Amino acid sequence: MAATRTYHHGDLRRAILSAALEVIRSDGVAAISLRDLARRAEVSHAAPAHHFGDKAGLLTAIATEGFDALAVALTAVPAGTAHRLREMGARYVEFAVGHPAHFEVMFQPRLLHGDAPELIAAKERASQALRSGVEEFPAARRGPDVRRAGLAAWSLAHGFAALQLSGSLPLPDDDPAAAFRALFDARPVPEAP
Amino acid sequence: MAATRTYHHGDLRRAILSAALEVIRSDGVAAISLRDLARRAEVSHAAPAHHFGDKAGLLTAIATEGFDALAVALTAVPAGTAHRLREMGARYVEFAVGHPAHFEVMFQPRLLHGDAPELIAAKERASQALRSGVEEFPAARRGPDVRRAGLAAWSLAHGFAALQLSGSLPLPDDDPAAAFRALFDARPVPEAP
DNA sequence: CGCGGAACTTGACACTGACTAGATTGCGGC
DNA sequence: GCCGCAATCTAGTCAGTGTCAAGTTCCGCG
Repeated sequence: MAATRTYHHGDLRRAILSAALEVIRSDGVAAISLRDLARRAEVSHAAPAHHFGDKAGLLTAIATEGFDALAVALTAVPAGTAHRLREMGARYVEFAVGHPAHFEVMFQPRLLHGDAPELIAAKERASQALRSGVEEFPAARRGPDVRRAGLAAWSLAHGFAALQLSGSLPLPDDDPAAAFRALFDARPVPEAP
Repeated sequence: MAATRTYHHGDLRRAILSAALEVIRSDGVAAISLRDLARRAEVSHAAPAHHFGDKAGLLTAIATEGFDALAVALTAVPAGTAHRLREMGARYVEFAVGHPAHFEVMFQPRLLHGDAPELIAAKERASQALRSGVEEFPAARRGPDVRRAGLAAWSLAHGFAALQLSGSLPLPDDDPAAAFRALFDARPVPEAP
């Protein structure tokens, strides 16, 4: 279907998004060009702008998709799971490695329309899912220490994912989630006497 | 001095680098334009290319500077310091927050000339400095656990710095190094019964 | 049927990175 | 002193890009 060339594309928005994700995955967000994406979808050079407003709008849509998928992945860790924080970190890393293009765009806010309502909402959903990893603890045990531990887990997961994706680590891991769990369990090294 | 307009700029290379760092700090690396930098330095539009080859060359020079400065900062933590890994992480975070433009470029290798010898050398110096935080332990105590702890410390520092710089944290910290030390000391949260 | 608006095209403009050829300068060697 | 020469910078050009305005085609709904 849709093999016949019609004036209307059918699902140009999705086609542009998919092409964009592919380009970002292989060459980075800096290699994105609206005109190139238009060529890949075999439409005119200005067609993409019709769906996303401008380049930042396209990236905003990608980031929104990303935050939503991340929120889903994090929420999938049931409350009461043993090592819940660790497990959420593992999902975080898994998401980053599985959706590198989304991840790359999500944390470069200067490329986005920061005031877009869908983006803000999706970000809030992901943020809420993250917080739930900490806030399930009984109120009596919450406090600066617990919040710090949550931030530490987030930083650990985010840093590990970012280093992995930027190719800074010697050898890329084939099971990043498992590697993260090991990392999470590693206690600070005892000092030499 | 050098107020008189001469054909030769004097130190155009440094002037371009400084202007570039300023632009990146305020608007991100995507906002960099060689022609804009040339205008800021009041030279012709093709002058920057003479010093750096191309845009990637300019960013490579910045990344090289960054890795060198990071290596210096890390090496400044003397061997035998108590909580050495933690302290190196604190310096890492301090560097990132103090040199956000360098940091932003250093970990986007697709923007750089990855095969530039100066870059590789600087990266190696920084990497060596990082490793020294782990390798000072007696051989008997080294092993997968110690290496993992080193990677965990690096990930923690990198992640915290990246989240901080991307504005993902609720409120920016005025003493990120101290915040990192607290993070480092936070043990994984004990699971609810 | 026809008509209003959404989806797309066409054309234009200013801007960018990169390349080339040429002008100017300062510096080392004599 | 000055002369050649390489380094530095200028000027012009080209293809490619984002964005805007105006036109064209087509779908769905009354």
